[in-house]
Amino acid sequence: MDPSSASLRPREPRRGRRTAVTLSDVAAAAGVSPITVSRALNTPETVSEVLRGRINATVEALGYVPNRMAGALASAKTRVIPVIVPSLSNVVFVEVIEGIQETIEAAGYQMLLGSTDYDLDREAALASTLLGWAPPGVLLAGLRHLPRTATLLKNADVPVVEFMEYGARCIDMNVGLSHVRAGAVMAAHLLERGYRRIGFVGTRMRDDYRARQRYEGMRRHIAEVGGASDILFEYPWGPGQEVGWHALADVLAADPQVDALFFANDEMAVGAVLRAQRDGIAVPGRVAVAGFNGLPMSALVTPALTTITSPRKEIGKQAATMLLSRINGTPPVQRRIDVGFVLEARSST
Amino acid sequence: MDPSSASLRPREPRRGRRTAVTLSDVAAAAGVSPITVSRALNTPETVSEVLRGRINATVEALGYVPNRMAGALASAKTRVIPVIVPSLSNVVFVEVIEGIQETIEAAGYQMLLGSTDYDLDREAALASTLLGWAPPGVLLAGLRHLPRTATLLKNADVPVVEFMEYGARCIDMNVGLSHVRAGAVMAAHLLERGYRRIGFVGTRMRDDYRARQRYEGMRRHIAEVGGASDILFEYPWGPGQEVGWHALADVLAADPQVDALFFANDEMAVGAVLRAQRDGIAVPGRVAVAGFNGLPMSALVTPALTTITSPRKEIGKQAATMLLSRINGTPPVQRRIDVGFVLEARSST
DNA sequence: CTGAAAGCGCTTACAG
DNA sequence: CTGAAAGCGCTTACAG
Repeated sequence: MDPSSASLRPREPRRGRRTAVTLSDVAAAAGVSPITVSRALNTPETVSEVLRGRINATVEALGYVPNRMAGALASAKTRVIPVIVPSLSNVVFVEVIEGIQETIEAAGYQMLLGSTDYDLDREAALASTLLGWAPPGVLLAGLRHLPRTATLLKNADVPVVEFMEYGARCIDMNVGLSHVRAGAVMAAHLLERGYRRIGFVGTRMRDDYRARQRYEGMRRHIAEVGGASDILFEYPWGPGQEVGWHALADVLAADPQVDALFFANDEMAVGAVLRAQRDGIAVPGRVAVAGFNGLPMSALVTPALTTITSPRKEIGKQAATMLLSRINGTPPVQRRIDVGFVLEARSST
Repeated sequence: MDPSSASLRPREPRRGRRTAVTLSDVAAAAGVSPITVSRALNTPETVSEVLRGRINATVEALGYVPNRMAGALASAKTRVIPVIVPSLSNVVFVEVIEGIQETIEAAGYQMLLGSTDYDLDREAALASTLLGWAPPGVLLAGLRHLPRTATLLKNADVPVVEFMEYGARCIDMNVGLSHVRAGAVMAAHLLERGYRRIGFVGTRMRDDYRARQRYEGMRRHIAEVGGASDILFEYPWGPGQEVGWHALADVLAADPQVDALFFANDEMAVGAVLRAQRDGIAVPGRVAVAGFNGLPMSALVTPALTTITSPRKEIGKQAATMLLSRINGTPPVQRRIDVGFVLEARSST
């Protein structure tokens, strides 16, 4: 017996491997080389019309679906962009995401969505995993991250846009609005209308630092102007409307001096208005109510809700546009964009 | 001159390639073979404690991030599961997605989210692209797809769960509820309370066939029972509350006989209730209002809204669980699950 | 316009 | 417990 025969025995195909149609299968069936098939698919104009037709027909006939991983590995290019947000159950992030999705899909990219549930450790883990897909860029919410997340992203050497709030220090690029200023503007509005004991109602204030920034902005403004006081109410997390619904009654019982409430978002503020309606509490007579975000619903309750509108979809579009221009080698016009906000003074204050 | 010298010249590195830290770099730095590094990372128990420690330290020191594409290509395994939904701006899908995310992340998988905007052509394109990432399974909303989408998914030879509605024919596995029955149940409720001219208000009824199924269920039930009539109102798409807000007044003007309205979802129904409040239209005295989904908000308006609660997060969890069990080789207990629904009869009807 | 060779960064058997 | 060889399915230069 030839002792080398064992090593000449053909190997078993790797276990569990799916026998999908491959580029070479198409090439063989069409009577061309694999590379020509690759070109017919990726840069059709570089292949003669005859071959192109034959190849496309074969692709159809065999139901060939290119393996993106092989392609991405060989070309060192992916068209999948990770987007990291704290939460999907908050409409605000969903609208930003829609802006991102529209923009990057139009440019032929896809979105890989990750949600951190407001946990910075999860954010770090997500960033690490997602970078393993060698993305052309990264979009993530917020300017506050763990040091190792920032290091990871800087080392990755890809464009990064941090969106949602606008601030002085960012990893690479930034688009959003100043939540501190938003809080101050709302405080100014409430003071101007004569309210003197102003409460801020939020949930998860430890993690939701943007809400905390709005509170800070409000607090500082009130302190600077003088003649009025503020108070912070933190509520356990729950569906916005339910939180607002319960908070209204509890707050008025706990601190009867309160004459205005600035809620962390419109959902909560709407819940408060609905509760006031049911219990016959006069808004703004007994207590003024204000929200944040400018959701359509805020205009429909009675009384219509005073709120601050943030251009959420616009934030998403701008973030994606900045990222894409950097991916394509043309630096964006600005590295940091303040999209601003609008105070909608309505009848609830 | 040696004419062969040209071909001996070392090649340039491929253009654009990022010089990231690679598995071999770690191996060289740690003084072991690449495969040992791979094992230390993926199956730590198969590597001696000494080497494991040295390798982990080197990984840290070099900031190594494994290239998932190379890994996936070599092992023919990905841990990214595509999830295809019609829309992200509908809370309902977001809650299903949250259920999916929680479940698959706990099992070490990630979600690749695609939104079709209720367009079946986009769905087909998405399915094709996402299958190119050789996923271990696919989750998609709905039972209605283009023939080529179904073919694609069947040929891919991976487990597939269609979620949202429950029905007789599915590609592979199915979890959801019967929207036809939900419509019939609501019709029965409205008839029982004495309403005789029942309107259904929806948007995008051509694409949102689940809403259409609810209308069909309602219509047929009314026809079967007799003594009452139905009418369908279709409204241009927009934010739910705004649509309901406008619809209420328009419908009552267009068809004054209408004494009950079943809206395609709670947002619209809430909008209608808010409009009724503002304009002093008695609900349910002048017109009864019902919604669908059982959002928290439905219980907070005055009058509280009659609606049908669907277990959305549960649908996501079940869908993910079924998929995972098939991925792991253990067929799920059931291939089709009807999660049911609950009628919440409240004071708006 | 078309193709043969090399390589992307990993993992899988197989062998010690 | 550790390693040398082969291969996953593509694309990139280079050469005709």
